[in-house]
Amino acid sequence: MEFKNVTIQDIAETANVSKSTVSRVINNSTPVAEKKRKAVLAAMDKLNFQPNIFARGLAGGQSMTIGIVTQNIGSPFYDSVAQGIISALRDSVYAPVFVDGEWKSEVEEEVIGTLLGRHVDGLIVVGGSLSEEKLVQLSKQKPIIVVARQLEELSDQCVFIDNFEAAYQATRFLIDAGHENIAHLTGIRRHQDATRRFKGYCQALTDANIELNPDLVIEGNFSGQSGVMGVESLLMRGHSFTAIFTANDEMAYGARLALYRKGIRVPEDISIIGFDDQPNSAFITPPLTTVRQPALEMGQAAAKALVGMLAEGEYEISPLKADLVIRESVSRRR
Amino acid sequence: MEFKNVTIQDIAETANVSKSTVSRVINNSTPVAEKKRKAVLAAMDKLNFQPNIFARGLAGGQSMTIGIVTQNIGSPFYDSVAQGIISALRDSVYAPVFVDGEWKSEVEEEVIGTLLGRHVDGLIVVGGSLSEEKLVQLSKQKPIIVVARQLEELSDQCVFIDNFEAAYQATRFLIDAGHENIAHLTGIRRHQDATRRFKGYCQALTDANIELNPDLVIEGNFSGQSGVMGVESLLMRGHSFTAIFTANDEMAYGARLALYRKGIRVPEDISIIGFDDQPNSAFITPPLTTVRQPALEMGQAAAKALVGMLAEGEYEISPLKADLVIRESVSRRR
DNA sequence: TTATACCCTGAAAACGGTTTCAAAAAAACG
DNA sequence: CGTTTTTTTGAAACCGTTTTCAGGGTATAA
Repeated sequence: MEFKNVTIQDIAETANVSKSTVSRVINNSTPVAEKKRKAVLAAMDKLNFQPNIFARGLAGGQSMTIGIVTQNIGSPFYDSVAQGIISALRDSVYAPVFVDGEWKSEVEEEVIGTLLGRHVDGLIVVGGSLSEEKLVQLSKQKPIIVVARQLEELSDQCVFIDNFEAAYQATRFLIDAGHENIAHLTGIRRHQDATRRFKGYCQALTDANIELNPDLVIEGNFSGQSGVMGVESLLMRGHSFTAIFTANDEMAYGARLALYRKGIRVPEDISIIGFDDQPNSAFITPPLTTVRQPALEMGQAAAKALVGMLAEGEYEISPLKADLVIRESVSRRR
Repeated sequence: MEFKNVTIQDIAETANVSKSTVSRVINNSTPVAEKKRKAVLAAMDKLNFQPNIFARGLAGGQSMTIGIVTQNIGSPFYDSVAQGIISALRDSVYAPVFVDGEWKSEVEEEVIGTLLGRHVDGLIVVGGSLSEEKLVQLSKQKPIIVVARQLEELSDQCVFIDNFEAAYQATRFLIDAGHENIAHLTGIRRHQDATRRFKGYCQALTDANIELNPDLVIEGNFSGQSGVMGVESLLMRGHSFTAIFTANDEMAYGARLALYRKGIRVPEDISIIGFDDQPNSAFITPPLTTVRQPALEMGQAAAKALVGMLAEGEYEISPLKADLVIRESVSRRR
């Protein structure tokens, strides 16, 4: 599966040129006479040359490695992003090193440190809670792409969808279906996504001349458990409502379960709409109406952008958007 | 966040010794006089020395990197394993490089090649379909741990749970609850796990003097969709059954959905038991009774074993076992 | 006291590339 | 055809470690 090491020197000898020339054709750094170039290429092919990554790195070249900072791997959304990154990187020359920031800025800073210590050529930061300031500073040191976060100063290096807009659409969908008393189970407050989704919800209500009822808004933490607790306290408070918009799908599952326990039917009695469209959402009962975030595509877009940055200095991030996927958890009211 | 590079030479000068001595204290390779040792340590601390990983690698040392071959990232089970690996590696000196084998042996071979090209110090292969033979051969080249697969010749380097036994227990649970006509939705045939689970199911039936009815066994592919299709064909075939054992949780979700669509109640009319206990399973309706695979722990065990192998040449894999988690999707019969 | 080990230590040689520098070759010019 | 300019090329230095090798000390033995 692997051979003894063929070095640049071996190539040089086989092709009857100097090491320097070989290096030049490999990197296309300096023009080389066509004849020699061919000879080198042939030799490389014949001996099955693979450059030693350490030597390259040492000599001030690239590490051919990119660092990925994820949070809380194990959450479906972030997993899909990771998968997108890995797949897009497979046919590049870069390999991904993963570290976990655990949604804690200190941890995040530390793991970024180890990445930097490994001389990664670039960074992809997925979510996280590191301050914008630090991220900006970091971006001056290394090429960086930020996924699932929207930074003022670095907006052209961010891959994200418009959470405000998406939440607005979701809420709007409920309103259009005749719902007026719409509860919202939020995500963790300090997550940017959560607050944006909350704002979208508020705005949709306002635009429809529905007054926001604070009692119908419950703070959760993106977990299934917080979904069941959210519904339980909603029910306890006694305000009537006919629909729930949750900040992610897992909370929607929890909400659905809590309702099930009380014998409340979905969607006949209460409608639910989630956010993310994780794979399971099509298979729960009833299949969940939700907002699809193109997680895989976001990962791919990020990876491609970074590779572009690294290779050419040019890159482009194709705009991605969330869209509503309508299944069976929302009923028309009246 | 990062400084100019402090080299071993700087340390040497500060501590008034030679580079060689510094290297020796770093690696503990040769005894060094206590006084000098202290001086070096102090200097390293003062200058905040971080060894250059490329130089180390080049000089024939370690790359301090371990390669992880996963399959089909995005499946909850494999994601959790990956998470376990990452977390266990965080407080080691190694960083993980991930590649995806896509459950195709050619792809797997290729990506292992790139890992080898990067001189990883060790390998963790999670699942996959590479032949046992190749894996064994690989294990002679590099330290390797295999997760979620059971290899004859390498059994002491494998982290896995007893799928046969676990499936036996699950089926047994159904039998004990009074079920006799028990259907099984299998996973992909060529996956070792799938066939072991199938065999466990068969054995439990046999031991209970229940004849295996081939019409109640349907081949699926681990996806939710195959779960719904499985139940649909089961229903079409017309043989009555009162319980279903699916090869994983996602198929259980699918099965449950198909039943829901037909107006068949779970668990009153038909019971379901899954396999994996992915996080969502506690929140579907009804909460799913299933076999819990300690995925996270498996990842951690693998990482720790590999680190042990690398560091000391010694390692130990603590035995992990699956266990039944009883929730609400199985009813007592009669 | 001198010879014999043994333990520490520094100098120097790898490791396999990239890059600088100056020389050689080729091309352009007068 | 000689001179100048430009393009190609090889030699050598360098990147930051580890490791080999041999020399210097010190302690032990004779």
